[in-house]
Amino acid sequence: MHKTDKNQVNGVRDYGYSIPIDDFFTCALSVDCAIFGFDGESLKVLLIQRGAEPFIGKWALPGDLMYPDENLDDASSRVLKDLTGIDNLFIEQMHAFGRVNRHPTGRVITVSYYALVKIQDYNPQASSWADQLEWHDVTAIPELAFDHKSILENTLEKFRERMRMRPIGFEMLPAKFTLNDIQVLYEQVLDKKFDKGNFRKKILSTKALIPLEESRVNVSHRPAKLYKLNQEVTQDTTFEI
Amino acid sequence: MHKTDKNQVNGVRDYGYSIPIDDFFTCALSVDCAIFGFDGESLKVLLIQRGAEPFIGKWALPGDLMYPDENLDDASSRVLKDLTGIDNLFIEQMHAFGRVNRHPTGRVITVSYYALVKIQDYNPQASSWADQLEWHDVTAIPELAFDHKSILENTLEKFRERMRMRPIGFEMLPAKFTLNDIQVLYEQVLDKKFDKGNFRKKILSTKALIPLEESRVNVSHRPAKLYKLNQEVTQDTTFEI
DNA sequence: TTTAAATATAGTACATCTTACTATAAGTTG
DNA sequence: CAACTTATAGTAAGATGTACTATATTTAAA
Repeated sequence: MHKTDKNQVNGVRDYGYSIPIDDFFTCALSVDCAIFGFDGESLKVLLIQRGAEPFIGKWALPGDLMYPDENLDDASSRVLKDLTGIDNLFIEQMHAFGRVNRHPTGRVITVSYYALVKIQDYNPQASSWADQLEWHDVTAIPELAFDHKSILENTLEKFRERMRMRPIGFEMLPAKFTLNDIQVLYEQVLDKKFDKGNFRKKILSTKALIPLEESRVNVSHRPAKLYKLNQEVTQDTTFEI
Repeated sequence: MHKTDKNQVNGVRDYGYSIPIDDFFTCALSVDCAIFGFDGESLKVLLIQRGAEPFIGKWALPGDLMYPDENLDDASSRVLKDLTGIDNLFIEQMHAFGRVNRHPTGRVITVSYYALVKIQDYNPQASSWADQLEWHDVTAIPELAFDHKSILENTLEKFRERMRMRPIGFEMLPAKFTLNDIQVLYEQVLDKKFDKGNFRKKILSTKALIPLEESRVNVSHRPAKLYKLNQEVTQDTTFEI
């Protein structure tokens, strides 16, 4: 801790710092994204394999330094666009991580985001990262570079809470889906079994879904009705599973 | 946006930026704290009046620049300690704000926190800010410096959500309180009336409270029983109002 | 063509929780 | 001690959640 006159410590007061003001403007900001997707089986997160030091060869959350003239939120959108080829992904900021030595090459504070993608829309060829990208099951995450393991754990925990409280899960499903698709998604994300009839009643009671006149095809049993998301549903619509 | 070779854009890949790496290490970080307290009447937030440019004379959230060798979370603890004289306040990080021009004197990314204090424990003399500090009713916030108005609104909204879902409200009450004290607190924070009997049943069913053998004194009617917080209750205990 | 198998969908009875309210208890003040 | 005020207990009706049964609709096999 700095030895400073108490009356001069606080920057918003008078900027009378006892160390030069320029010394404060020496940080870099980065964004790191936990990109979640659902393949019908389990919750996946998109990881990159680092091609340079530090932590060369290690898996990591995709991210980048924020440009000096770039808004923080724009940096996360840019990373996602570069990575997936998709604009306007669903994205939310999660947490800022700023331990002094979290980055070996300098003082880098990182802000984590999570994004939800429809895996089948995701186009790895669109990005120059294609050969270094891989979907990993969230229940089997390898060692990660930097403090990305704890960032991912933190993000995953908060994301699960969000899934219970907001109608966001549909962002990971195709435009048309069955009630069972949703149930499997929720069971996988929340690691919890639901009664089929009751889950169906609950999800329909939210009015978040609109039934279509179509059914699933090419299944060797009674096909399920397809639904789409009610476009009036926003992230702020009350919802609870 | 920067014109760079796409293959070289992404920092976590190879740090092959087309602009010098040093240009990235030019940001400062600040923390801004929304300090909430409850005086028995309404929810209050502690604001400072700025004594220097920019925004001299304007009200603002208390905050400070993070030191180059200081953990982000330690910066917020320091600000709170300097301001209130209290260590170990209840505190949670909320959101990072990083629009390019949010600070007139440089690139400053700020991370907001909210803290909860027991107003009667708060000792303004302990801080060198005493004469510039004031509790403001959250329903009557003046114009604020920088983007602090939107930071405060964002924080307040999330804080209300937290209040409903976690047993944190007690942090703003004295060690001994009545069921009615809690009810008034919740009614003020959530801007919502509760039925007395039902609220009492609900709050007692959470097992968060331990009844004491004491009652409130110096009231001109039947005195209410005092309760204290069950020390086994943590921020992660399930809870819902 | 019928039957079996698989899954979708509908319905139902019971338990639990919520809501709105009434009744009674325990203090103070005049 | 009577009137007043607030605390606390209780309760009945409604709403919601839970566990389960019954029926429908499709494909595939007999």
